[in-house]
Amino acid sequence: MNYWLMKSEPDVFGIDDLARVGTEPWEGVRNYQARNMLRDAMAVGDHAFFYHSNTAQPGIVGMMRIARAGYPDPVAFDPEHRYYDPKSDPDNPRWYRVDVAFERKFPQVISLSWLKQQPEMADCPLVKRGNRLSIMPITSAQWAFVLAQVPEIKS
DNA sequence: GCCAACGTTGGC
DNA sequence: GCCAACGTTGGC
Repeated sequence: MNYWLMKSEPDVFGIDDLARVGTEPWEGVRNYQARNMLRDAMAVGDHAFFYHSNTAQPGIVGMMRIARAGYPDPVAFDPEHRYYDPKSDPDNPRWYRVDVAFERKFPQVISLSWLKQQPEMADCPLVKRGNRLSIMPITSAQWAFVLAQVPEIKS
């Protein structure tokens, strides 16, 4: 069982959108490091934090589950699509996505500014300067530490 | 293979 | 809106 953190801009697709639809393809990732995790490492049943980026209060807003392991991202093949990439084709797909399923929205945002102050999170790429990775692994210790901040799940 | 230019990410 | 940091592109 692995743990992940996945970023999305709430203006584009936020935790409330995921709560509404239930399950959603996590598409449009166009970074090789993140692609490798989508394609090779993420497994059905893994858990992931949903992170809101590029917003007034960036931070972790909930959690989800990987509902389908990595498969080629079809929007890369669609010339009309925003995430079209002519260098990706069905015979040799360059980009991958997974499907994620909503699990819960946290009662409050676990903010980036707070996370940055926690020694337990010091090794997480999220809090490192200049980090732009949109998908990253979370250790089981970090996962438990963050979840311990959510009152409803304590006990 | 180097590296400058460029585009993007994402916090602030 | 600004801009630092970073990844990618393409000329050489």
